[in-house]
Amino acid sequence: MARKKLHQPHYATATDPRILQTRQALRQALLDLVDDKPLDQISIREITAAAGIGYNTFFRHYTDKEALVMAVATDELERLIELCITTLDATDSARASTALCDYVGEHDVLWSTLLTGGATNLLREEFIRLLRERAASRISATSTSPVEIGIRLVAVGTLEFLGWWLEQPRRMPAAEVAKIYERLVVTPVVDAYMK
Amino acid sequence: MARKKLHQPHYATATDPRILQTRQALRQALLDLVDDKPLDQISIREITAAAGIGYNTFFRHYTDKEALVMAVATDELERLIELCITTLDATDSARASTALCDYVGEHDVLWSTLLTGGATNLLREEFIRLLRERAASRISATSTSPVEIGIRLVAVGTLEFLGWWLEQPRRMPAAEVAKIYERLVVTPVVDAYMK
DNA sequence: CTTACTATGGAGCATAGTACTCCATAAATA
DNA sequence: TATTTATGGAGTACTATGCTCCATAGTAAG
Repeated sequence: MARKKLHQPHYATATDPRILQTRQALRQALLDLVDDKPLDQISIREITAAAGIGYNTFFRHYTDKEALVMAVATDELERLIELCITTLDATDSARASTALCDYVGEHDVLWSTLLTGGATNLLREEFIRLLRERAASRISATSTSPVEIGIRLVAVGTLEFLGWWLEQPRRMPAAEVAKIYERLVVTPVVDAYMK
Repeated sequence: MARKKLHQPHYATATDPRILQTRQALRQALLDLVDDKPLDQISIREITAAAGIGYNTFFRHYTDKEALVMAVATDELERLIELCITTLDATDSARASTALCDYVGEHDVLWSTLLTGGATNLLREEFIRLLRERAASRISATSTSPVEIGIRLVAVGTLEFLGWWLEQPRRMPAAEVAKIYERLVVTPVVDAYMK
């Protein structure tokens, strides 16, 4: 059984350059390591070693490995969510979804590791949370289907779709794959809630 | 880093009653324990203790905890897949999807633990694998969208949908929730591949 | 510049989980 | 009955986590 989490990270909000540098080093070290092996095979000691930072110091910033992953993922997800929202309520949905695929395709190394690095479930939860925050008010509550399930299906559908696309040996062009995304993931939910 | 897996489980196929009994005890113990806490907080020692079985014996049957979870999940998923397939190619899709929700609703304790017990990702992979095996041949390869993404979206959509439904405090009736399932998960893929 | 503050580094320790071995014993099959 | 074999139990090695103590070095305020 995993040991209990008893402590809280210090320095919740800080401007000390040492703090900022330490956190940046930890985040970068995680991104570097996750290129080589799945997340569950990366120990905190490894991360701190790669970052050139003391083992204890890790816990002064993050409660555990998951917290660090979430911090990294949240930053990256923010941009994805923006594009996702745009796609959901754009008049020109085709163009918006192409823009989304373009963005992910241009940051493919990062997103491949995020989507296939074993952090899938953390990413899923965070994606749902962020999408709920930003999209809930835009979705018609008068629909027969509850809002929550629409949000969730868009979130997991988007992640599954992007993960599938990025792991293709020969990737379809963004404009082409965006059509599939739109048809299978976006349109069903848009039709159900926004009409 | 988690230690390497160097060994293979013995007794791959066996009819010895001792083997069958040991495996059944391990599976039941896992199902019992997963009622109380998430999977990642359950150790192998705990499982073997609950099953009344020696710690070593575990490794004679399964390589690790994941292998046991997969063995249990596969058994349960078999039934779900059958209903899922039926829904996908039934003429009366509404009735078939209601039957699927009925089944899950009647085994809600089991499925709630499977869908929210932290085994989500393992379940997802196994669901996709089984659905691919059984559904691939039925899906039209002439479609513009690759078959694989359709299978994946149905799989993760179904799991997400069922997980959402089962964790509602006051659950909608199966017949009612099946309509939402059909509209948001099944129909989009069926329309894209089977028409 | 000096002083207080505080983030970091490093060593070390307790707990816990995994992977594995050896051997005696009990159960199954022939 | 004799042989095969699955199991139980004790024990070892290794690894990861959570945490403490204390000296040091970087930061910011006077």
